[in-house]
Amino acid sequence: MMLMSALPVSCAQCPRLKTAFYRGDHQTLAEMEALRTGHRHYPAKRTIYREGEIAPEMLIIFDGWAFRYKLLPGGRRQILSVLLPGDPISLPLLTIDRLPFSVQSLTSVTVCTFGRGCFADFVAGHPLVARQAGAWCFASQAAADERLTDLGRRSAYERVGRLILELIMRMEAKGLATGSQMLFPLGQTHIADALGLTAIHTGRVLRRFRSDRILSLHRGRLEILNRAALCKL
Amino acid sequence: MMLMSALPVSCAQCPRLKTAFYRGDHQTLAEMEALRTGHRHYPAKRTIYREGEIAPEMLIIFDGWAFRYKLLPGGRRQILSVLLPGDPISLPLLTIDRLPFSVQSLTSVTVCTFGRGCFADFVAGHPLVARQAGAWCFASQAAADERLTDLGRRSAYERVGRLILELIMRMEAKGLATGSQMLFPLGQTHIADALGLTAIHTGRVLRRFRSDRILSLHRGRLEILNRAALCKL
DNA sequence: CGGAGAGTTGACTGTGTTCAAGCACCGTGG
DNA sequence: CCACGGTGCTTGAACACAGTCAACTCTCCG
Repeated sequence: MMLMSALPVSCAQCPRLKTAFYRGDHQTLAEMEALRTGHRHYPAKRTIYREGEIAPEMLIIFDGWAFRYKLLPGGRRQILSVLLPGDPISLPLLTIDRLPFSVQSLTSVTVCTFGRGCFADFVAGHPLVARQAGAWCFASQAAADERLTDLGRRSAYERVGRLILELIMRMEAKGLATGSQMLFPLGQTHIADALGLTAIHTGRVLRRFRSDRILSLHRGRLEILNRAALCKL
Repeated sequence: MMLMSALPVSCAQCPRLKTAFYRGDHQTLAEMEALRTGHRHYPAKRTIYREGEIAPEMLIIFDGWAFRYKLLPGGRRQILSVLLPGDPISLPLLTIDRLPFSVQSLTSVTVCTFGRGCFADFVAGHPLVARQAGAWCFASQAAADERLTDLGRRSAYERVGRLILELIMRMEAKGLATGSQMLFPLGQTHIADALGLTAIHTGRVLRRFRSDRILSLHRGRLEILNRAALCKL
């Protein structure tokens, strides 16, 4: 992972931004940079945003892994999505001022912060940016539909395989993973809470993946042994 | 339900549009009407759109109930969301030309059709429309997050209750339901496919709701017996 | 060395599934 | 008016996938 010392980087040259939220020209990115109010650093396992709080800033992940989640009575937790470098945390803040979910860091995380009001003006004033914000929104809705289909109609084995494959592919698309090994900071508890399973059962499923010689996940390291078999799920 | 003979209605006076997609001024609505290429009528239980086909038109539901769904190998089906009058079927068509899901009518349905390209231009040219399209997109993402939480971390009883309550409230917000009784065209099979259950088990859950004197669903008619208890789920 | 957190194991339980048969309702046609 | 067939809902018994609980291990880290 990139070290914090690498910041500040100008948005126009930001290697993250281009992989997710906006892939446009340098001039627009330079204008965007004028809206940036700073950046912040969180250690691993810290709450970045708590559901229902007023959020004065738009956040974009510069480095590290995080996740969106909801807490329910009885200690139940549902992880809604995993956030990777380049992902905006809170586009809905363009139209509302409180988010219906919480956000927590998985690794140590660096976020870039933007003023909420002027960010909204920026998006409204640049049709191309607005279009890409729309595209991002639709893509994440399509991802939510896939996850919904996983929870509703696929087995635990399929769910775990597909979640891991999705994350590998997203990391590769950003140029943050290449070989058959990568850092994978989701623990069994996180995978379970993302897929509607228990941590114990997730452990059994992972063991089966290992004995099937498809993948091995151990202490934050993921190794793909048979990618073709994984893609077939 | 409004009869087909009520069409054509000008968008500026459309009682549906204001309840969901766009709540703006008359002039903008009049411009929108110029983009409308017509309307179409489907009987109940017909496929309106099949996943992966090229979609040359944007559709907005004028009257009737429909749903978005995905089909999986082995005859499995996941219903992604229920579409009510006023809901746009396919906003993602603003940025892509094929949808990753299918759409089917539940009752007889009337849809208004708009040219895809000029609709995109219309949205891009009207910041307020773009903003409301964004708001709609974020709202449906929040709804998807809720449903995900249902499937992942709530019991069958809670899921069924919350789905029914959500639909009642959406209908009321549109002024299409008022009393303690309403038409409810989702069958047990549909509820099951929306919530990741089997139709048989859904039947047992509905029976329990009836014996708990909370609600009764029978032959397309829904009656709410104890709304407070339903809201508590 | 000791403690905390994450992961593992095994036995048991339970929610929800599966399969097959039967029933009720409803539109159709004689 | 009634027989017919289809669809959707109901019932019951057996089963399975995944959950629960409690004890144990491992590794990291102070």
